[in-house]
Amino acid sequence: MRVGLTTERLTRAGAELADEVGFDRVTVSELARRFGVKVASLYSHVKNSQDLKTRIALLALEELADRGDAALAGRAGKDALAALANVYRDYAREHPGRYAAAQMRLTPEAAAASAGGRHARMTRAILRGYDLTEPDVTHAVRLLGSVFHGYVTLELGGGFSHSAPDSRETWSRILDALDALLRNWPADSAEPAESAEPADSAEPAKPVTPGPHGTTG
Amino acid sequence: MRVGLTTERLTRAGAELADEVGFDRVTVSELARRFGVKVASLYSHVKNSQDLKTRIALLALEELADRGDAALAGRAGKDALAALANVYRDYAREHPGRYAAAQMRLTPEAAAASAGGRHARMTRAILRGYDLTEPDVTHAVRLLGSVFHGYVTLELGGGFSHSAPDSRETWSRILDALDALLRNWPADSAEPAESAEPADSAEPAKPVTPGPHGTTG
DNA sequence: TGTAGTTGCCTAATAGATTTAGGCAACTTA
DNA sequence: TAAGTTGCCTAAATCTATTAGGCAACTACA
Repeated sequence: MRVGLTTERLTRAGAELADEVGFDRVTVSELARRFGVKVASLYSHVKNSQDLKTRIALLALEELADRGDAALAGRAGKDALAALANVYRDYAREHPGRYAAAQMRLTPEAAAASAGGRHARMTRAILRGYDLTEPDVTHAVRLLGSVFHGYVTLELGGGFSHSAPDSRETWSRILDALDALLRNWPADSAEPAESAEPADSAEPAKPVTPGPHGTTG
Repeated sequence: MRVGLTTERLTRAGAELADEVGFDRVTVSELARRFGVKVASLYSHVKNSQDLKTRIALLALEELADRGDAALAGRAGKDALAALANVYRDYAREHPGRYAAAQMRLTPEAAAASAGGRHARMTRAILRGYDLTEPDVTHAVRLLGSVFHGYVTLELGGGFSHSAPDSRETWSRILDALDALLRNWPADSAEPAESAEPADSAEPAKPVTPGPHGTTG
């Protein structure tokens, strides 16, 4: 019997599976079970387990970027900041498995083909509403990425639950704080130093985590 | 031949293995291979694979808390902030596998027995150098945890490498920014709202991620 | 409509990881 | 030195990942 497997359908089902049982428990075997086919059948559609997971990650990054674009449309300043921040938070809460997938390390090629760049561009767009110039814009992009990713991860991990004040209250206050900080970004206080970090040599091409916050554009 | 396995030695070797190949690739089999014994022999010392990983996580959390305590001794204000922040960043760079382990979800019992509480207390100690009162202290604890965890994770994932400005320059500017923000923490702008988040019922006891930033104390 | 070619899911098989049960030899203690 | 305990072993079951090769069900075209 033919159930009509395609790479597309496997990826979507894999994403749903991730949301249900956790991204790390997404397995080719379980997916086959869900489709009522034998495990080997999936290998005509995905190269291997890694390939499947990569596809789920790319799907999640696209979905997230689409939501971000929609949320940013017509907004600026703190409004835009909060809108994008909430996209990440809401997506992670609705789709924890997909969100985890989006944090996966990808090969540089896969990362380049991903929506990672869109995410960096969205954050930069927000910062146009604030009075920053390079390199402070990049510093701020990295700060926002860190806060969004860090907060969402910790909240999802259950670290903020069952204790006052409410997690969503904190989230709102953090957005206030970030807005205030960006409107009043402190000037560089350091005296110029001669930089000398050893440039890492050309090694076997390490995997990277492109997004949503892993690239600064 | 007896090689002298103990739970202690397995945990330490597991931590080293994690730093070498990544926490997710820590396996009972590989550990047995390294000790030159058969796999089944390890099961007298650790309950199972999960147990081994939990022990590695607890070890990492303790080590991290010890470093934090040492770094905070005799420091206050921004000095203390930077010192603790650098503990996390440096530890993650020196021991990526252990740091990943420290983010593992634990059962509520394991989390309670972990050094998670020490981490929360350290961050609160830093905030005594700033003029905050509850609930703003807790909001700030969560913000700091998010930034530390988020930045370190993204940096470790390779997201900030190979692009100007230098990642460590950004780190320094972020610490400046956090210090400025804490010295000038914005007041609550929201009008009082009637809260109504559905209290989650008593379910099978979900795992949590206690630390280093998952608990606000 | 019959037939050729392609595609999709199958069986079969190998290899590694996890985990349990039960055995024997090497340590410890008296 | 005998008795008891402990530590590592063999053996076996189960699960996941992956490859090779087969046959039946689709598609397309005469």
